[in-house]
Amino acid sequence: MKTSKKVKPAATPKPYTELPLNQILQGNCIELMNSLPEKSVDVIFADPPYNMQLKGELHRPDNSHVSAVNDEWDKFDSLAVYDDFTREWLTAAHRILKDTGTIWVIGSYHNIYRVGSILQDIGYWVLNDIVWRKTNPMPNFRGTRFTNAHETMLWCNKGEGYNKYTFNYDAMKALNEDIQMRSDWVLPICSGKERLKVNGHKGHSTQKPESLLYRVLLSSTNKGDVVLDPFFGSGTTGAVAKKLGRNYIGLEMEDKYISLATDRINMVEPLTGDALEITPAKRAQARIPFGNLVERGMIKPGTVLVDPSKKHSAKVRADGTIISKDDKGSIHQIGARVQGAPSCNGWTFWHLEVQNNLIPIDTLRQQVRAELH
Amino acid sequence: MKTSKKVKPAATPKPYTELPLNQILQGNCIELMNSLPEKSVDVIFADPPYNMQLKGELHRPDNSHVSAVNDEWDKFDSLAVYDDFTREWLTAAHRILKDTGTIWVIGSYHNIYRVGSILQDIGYWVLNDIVWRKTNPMPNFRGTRFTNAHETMLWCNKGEGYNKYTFNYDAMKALNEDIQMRSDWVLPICSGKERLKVNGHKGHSTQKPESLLYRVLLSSTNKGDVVLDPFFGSGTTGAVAKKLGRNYIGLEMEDKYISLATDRINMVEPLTGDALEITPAKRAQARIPFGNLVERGMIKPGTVLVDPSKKHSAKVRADGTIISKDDKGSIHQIGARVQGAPSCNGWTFWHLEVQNNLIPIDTLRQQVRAELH
DNA sequence: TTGTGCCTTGAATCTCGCA
DNA sequence: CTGCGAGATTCAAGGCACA
Repeated sequence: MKTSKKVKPAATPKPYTELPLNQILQGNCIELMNSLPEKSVDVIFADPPYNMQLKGELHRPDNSHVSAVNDEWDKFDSLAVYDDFTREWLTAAHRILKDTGTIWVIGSYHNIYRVGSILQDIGYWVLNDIVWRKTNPMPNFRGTRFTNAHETMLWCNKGEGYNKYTFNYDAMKALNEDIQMRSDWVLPICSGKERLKVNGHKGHSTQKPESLLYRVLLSSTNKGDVVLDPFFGSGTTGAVAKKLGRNYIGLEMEDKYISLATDRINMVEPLTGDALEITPAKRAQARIPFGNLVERGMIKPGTVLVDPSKKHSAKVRADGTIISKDDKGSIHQIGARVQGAPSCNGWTFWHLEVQNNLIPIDTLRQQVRAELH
Repeated sequence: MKTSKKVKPAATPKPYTELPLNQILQGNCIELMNSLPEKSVDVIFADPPYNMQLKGELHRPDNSHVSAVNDEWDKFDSLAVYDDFTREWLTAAHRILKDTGTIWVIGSYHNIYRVGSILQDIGYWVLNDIVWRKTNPMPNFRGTRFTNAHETMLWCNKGEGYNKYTFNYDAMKALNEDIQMRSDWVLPICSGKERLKVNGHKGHSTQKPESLLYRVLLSSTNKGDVVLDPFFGSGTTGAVAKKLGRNYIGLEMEDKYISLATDRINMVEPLTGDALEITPAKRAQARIPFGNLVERGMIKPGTVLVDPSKKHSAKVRADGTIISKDDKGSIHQIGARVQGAPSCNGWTFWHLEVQNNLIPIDTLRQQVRAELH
């Protein structure tokens, strides 16, 4: 398989006089972009290597092995090498973008600050940074940091003043129950049947979910537009473009990914007419941790909580746990223990005493929920 | 009011031989940080200016004043000046941080990519990027972009390998109802009574909510730690530090903000006693060798230990090692080997069978710990 | 057919103290 | 500074077997 990486055109690719639509071009994305006509592409979506620098092996608490992204294409000798690579492909991208065009680049904290800085250096103008909040990220198995639960996309036009870009404001609003679409998008990672497999293993180590590309393309392209993806990989961009009646151009070096993406896109049935209508995301009841009320100052650490009969009391601590006679834990745990019960809903069990009235702490939770909509 | 901006010490501040705790120092934050002792500060929280047009408040690296507001910089000059300024203050910050220290920097897409890139260039190691997801952001009135509904914080230690930083994992988990705290934080913006007013107008244009600093300080500092804020502004960092029993040092140029913050912090009532306690890390608890239980007679040599599935068993020996099918070693080593796992926590893996109930040997350890207390 | 419980898996910069 | 060994550490979904 190693050899496939070396499959490249022997020479610089011949310049294209017209756009090779709905194809995957094999080769180095910088050379390929340089061979395309200038100002010819409506939108670029790019998922470049993140340059993650993983050290050893990682195991889950149950001792199962975490399969890492250790592909050769993600390895760079230094930040400087990564920066040079980034500057080169973003410069090539700028040339082929129409003046009305925009570019999306996705990354994580490992690379997105390099990318964002270089985008601005080149002259791109950031329209938004979009946070993809994953509903089901991988946890932090060692308890050393916050769970890395999001990735970031930068959405830019060609420069300050290039203001005729496409933004389908109303479609986005409709997609979001008639409220302006925000810069944070809550979407699951790509798993289940959508995740492409080869011989029972991941077909690509970093396949993106179609829902993400769906929103990207629906927001920033029109039907018939040309979308170019310089790091085509498993071809999510192409699959969603075809589904939405957009034209795609995929650039990819490796045989195995080209064949994976080709098969995948061939299976895609384009949506037509009404089928293009959108199912709004269901809004689940937000989970409000008790600690959130403490952070927000709605309940001060040191406050005493009581049960309705005032037989039991507990004191709130700074981290949102409570303490009753040296027994510490969550509102639910302590509520259960003081009663000798197997479980307890702390939200309805514990009360605040305000001017001789007992108010269940659940009232405060409802206030917070109300703020959220 | 314009004049207040020019209030600066005439000369470079005199070096401090010890930390000026719980004070606001007036002047240029770079000069002030350079006057503080090296490796003396536990955590830095910084909310630097976002504005790339600088408004004459910033200085070139040689400290020459960047002249008037009406200079027509093109954006490249502006970015370069901003970068130089950022590099300078982040370098000064690196010097005064303890080797166990960490830094937080908050920003928006206008500046955070410059900041992140320079942090990495200096050698800081990103631990997380945290997204503050605002529950009540300002809408995008013109409908030309997505609602800009978040800001980003970078949390870094001094470099790869500086791994003894403070992260109160268990307290964060408790604050989030026993689920790992994620990298996206949902918190409201600062408004209502919390928002400081001067003559009916905002006292500071970018006052951060106390809830944000609460989570920052609770996660990455311990009681009594020193927190420095080089862009003190309205003093949110100081207010929350005082409330949580941490020491603060505020750096600020402008008279009006110093007086605003001083009054504010004077009103803060520190939390005391139990209220300040947080869930401790398991690693911080006393180490009890398994052999200790044998010595104390809590487990007799010859006792048989089993795993929860009763697939594996082992016999306790007089020296606190155990033996399973002629394989001898610690509870952890044998636990790992019988499972063919890379590692094992013997305390939770091995159980005693008492009257048909399986009791993890960890409960015995807890008894010993309780006695020590 | 539907519900339950078990198993698998995901762009991850993932330990620490002591000899 | 390195090596060794104790011992701490996971959330949401989807698939599948089985009742």
